Amino acid sequence: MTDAQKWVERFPGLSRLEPTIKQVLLSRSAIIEVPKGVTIFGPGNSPENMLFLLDGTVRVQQVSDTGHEIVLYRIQAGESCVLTTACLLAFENYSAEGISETAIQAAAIPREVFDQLVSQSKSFRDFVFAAFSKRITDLFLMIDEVAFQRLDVRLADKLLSLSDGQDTIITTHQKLSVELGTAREVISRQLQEFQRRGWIEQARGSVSLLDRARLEKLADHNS
Amino acid sequence: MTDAQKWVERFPGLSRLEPTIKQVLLSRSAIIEVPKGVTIFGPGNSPENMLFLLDGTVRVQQVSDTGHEIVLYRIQAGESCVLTTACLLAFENYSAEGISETAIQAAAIPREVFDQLVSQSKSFRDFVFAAFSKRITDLFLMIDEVAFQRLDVRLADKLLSLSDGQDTIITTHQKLSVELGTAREVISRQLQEFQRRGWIEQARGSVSLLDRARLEKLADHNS
DNA sequence: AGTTCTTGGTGACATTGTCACCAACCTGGG
DNA sequence: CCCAGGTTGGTGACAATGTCACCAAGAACT
Repeated sequence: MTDAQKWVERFPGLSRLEPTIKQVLLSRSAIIEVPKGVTIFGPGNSPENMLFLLDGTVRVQQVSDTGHEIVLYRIQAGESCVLTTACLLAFENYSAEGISETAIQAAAIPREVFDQLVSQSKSFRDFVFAAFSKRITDLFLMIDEVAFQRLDVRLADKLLSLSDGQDTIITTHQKLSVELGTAREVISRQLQEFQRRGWIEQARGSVSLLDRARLEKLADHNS
Repeated sequence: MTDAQKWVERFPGLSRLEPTIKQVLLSRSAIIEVPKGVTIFGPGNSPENMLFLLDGTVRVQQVSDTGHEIVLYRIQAGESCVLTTACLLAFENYSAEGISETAIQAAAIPREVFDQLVSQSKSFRDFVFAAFSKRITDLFLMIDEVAFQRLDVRLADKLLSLSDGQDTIITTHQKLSVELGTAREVISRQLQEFQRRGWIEQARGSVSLLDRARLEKLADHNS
């Protein structure tokens, strides 16, 4: 068995499953690979399978009927798409879409296998309900931030989380505005202010963090 | 068997369950009544049971650490609290709370019975996952509205949905501001503008809708 | 009548969103 | 090489919304 085929062990919530359940997951799943930038699910494109993300990142975002876009959340390696997939199956006419932000590797399991596992395994049920619960509470937090948090605080926070250890973020003002659900001009002004304070440095298509401590202080202070 | 004890038939998603499953729901549930204005679940108060709301309304809202409040959604008769309850059990430190907006009547089932039903009945699974999915897609819509919709549109929409057929809404500017996650002053100004246009009439503690058609046009136009 | 709380009004100002427009840069084709 | 068109970012004016401080009228209670 290859490394990818032992994928169940890589999921914190799945590694404690009963051995027979793990065996079902492994034997009835297919490892798939998707290149960067592909719309994995979206309007008019609901997948047949539920995905468990082994490597890479999926960005879930939404386009408003006013033309505005906003990033809702990301699915990282070790997480599953069950909730988003389930939502798609339940409501075809929703407006969210999932895009591979990097090349990704995932384990795909058919819906009926998913249903069978939910029925047979208490551990698997707990895993699924925990995923749903985490998603809903995260959405509560996001509503709170969008409604009440100042934009400079949200931008500092987003820069830090996008940097992921690196000091330079490859992105554009436009993409940052979609992250926060605001307008490009607003991002440009805020970044100018951060640059004026010496916290960041800008180049075309990238932002470099010069003073993480100050950014963290701003991001944490009122959060 | 009293009327309240046949409650399963009143749930669109439950009435199609297998008879044996219905029997478990009926026999293992307790009918409870809660007066208006009680915090049913909230920080430091996660209930032991999952509730199926037979009569009344539960308002779910959130208090930000900045002191701001916003109404997230309502649970109406015929809906269940499973998702919110599940969230509470999973994450004790969340900030949302559920308050009885009217006197309510509900069927309470213990967690282990819920788990047993999810395991045994495909129909019940479908009901539960549909409830989760509906909630998540509704939250997506709410994020879109909070982030991108103009306040006059949101207020017109909220007035219409709160009116519920009546022409006079008993509420205060303060309560309306919590509904939309904004400030009281903003509500006061918008209501003044609506009044100036002759769409509504205000009194202390109430708002009367004079021109539903215009309000609907504003609410629908960009939604 | 007097006190206190609730409800709503107001003006000044800060923050954020929108619009129109421009300049610099990049890319691909002739 | 030069040019055309797309991308990226900057700017100013203005509109919409949020914040703050304060006030006034009504309601509730003694």
